Amino acid sequence: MARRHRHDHTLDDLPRNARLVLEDLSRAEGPATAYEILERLRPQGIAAPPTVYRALNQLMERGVVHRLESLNAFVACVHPRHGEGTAFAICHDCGGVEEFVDADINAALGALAGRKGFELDHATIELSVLCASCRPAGEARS
Amino acid sequence: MARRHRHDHTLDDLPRNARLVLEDLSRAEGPATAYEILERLRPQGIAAPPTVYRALNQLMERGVVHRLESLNAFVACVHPRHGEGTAFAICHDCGGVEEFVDADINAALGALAGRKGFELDHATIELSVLCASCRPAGEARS
DNA sequence: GTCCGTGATGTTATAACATTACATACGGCG
DNA sequence: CGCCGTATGTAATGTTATAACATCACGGAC
Repeated sequence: MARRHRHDHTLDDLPRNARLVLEDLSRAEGPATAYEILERLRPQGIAAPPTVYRALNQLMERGVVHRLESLNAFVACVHPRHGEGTAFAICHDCGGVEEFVDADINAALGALAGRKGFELDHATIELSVLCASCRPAGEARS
Repeated sequence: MARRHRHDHTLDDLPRNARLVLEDLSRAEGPATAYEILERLRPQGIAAPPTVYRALNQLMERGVVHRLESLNAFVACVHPRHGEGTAFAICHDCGGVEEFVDADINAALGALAGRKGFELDHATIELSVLCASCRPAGEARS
């Protein structure tokens, strides 16, 4: 296990700034905006927005960070690496984010694209929810 | 047909600014940012961002305008009014947007929410695609 | 008519998010 | 060494969105 496999870019052959940002996001346990990351990493020498955005772009290319469009924020990806079809449930009460991959949703999207003649590049799926722990106890099931 | 039905708020009992913005978006035949709308409506007396954002919010509450999170832009809604589950395909070549409602996707989302114990508030579904007319002729079907 | 509540509007300023443009540093390799 | 590609630093700017406050127009209660 000591040697790296050839195209094994899953981990920390990352540039310094990308690594700092990923570590910060991982510690965060939730979404963070670029400017929040910037403030937290000032002690580490990160001083300006482009530094953070560049790091985030590198991380997103590797699929280890995702952008939440509806929040203008970013999260570390928990799953090892699944091609496409990542979706997010965002609790509008506690702000928590749960990442998931749902075969049914992906199948429906694929079928839809085929039907319409679209070549699907990327799907943004973000659910605004009230999560189980934020729901008033004993509330109806929908 | 002269008299309005009681809760028939589908149309132009809208405030002036909201009506102006909706007309502009409808003419536009595509997404527009708030600032684009602002520039186009300056001749009509719209002078500042909050005016546009307020109008957009009123229109979104009525469901006649949608926000595209991945574009930070807005589109007029073509369908009369369907509860939730609206999704968008956005061509990254021509910028065109197609709005649609897909029963399978909505079913999958509902099932997912139930399984996880989430109360689903709103789903953001935006597909980045290459639309049929922008695809190189004779390209493979996926 | 006067008062008051409410929703819409107007305006200034600012917050929050993101990128452009350009300069510098550093490692690999001819 | 000299070149190149990637990463980095930094200032300025561009873009998107809201806060905060003042005013206006209308409708009902009195």
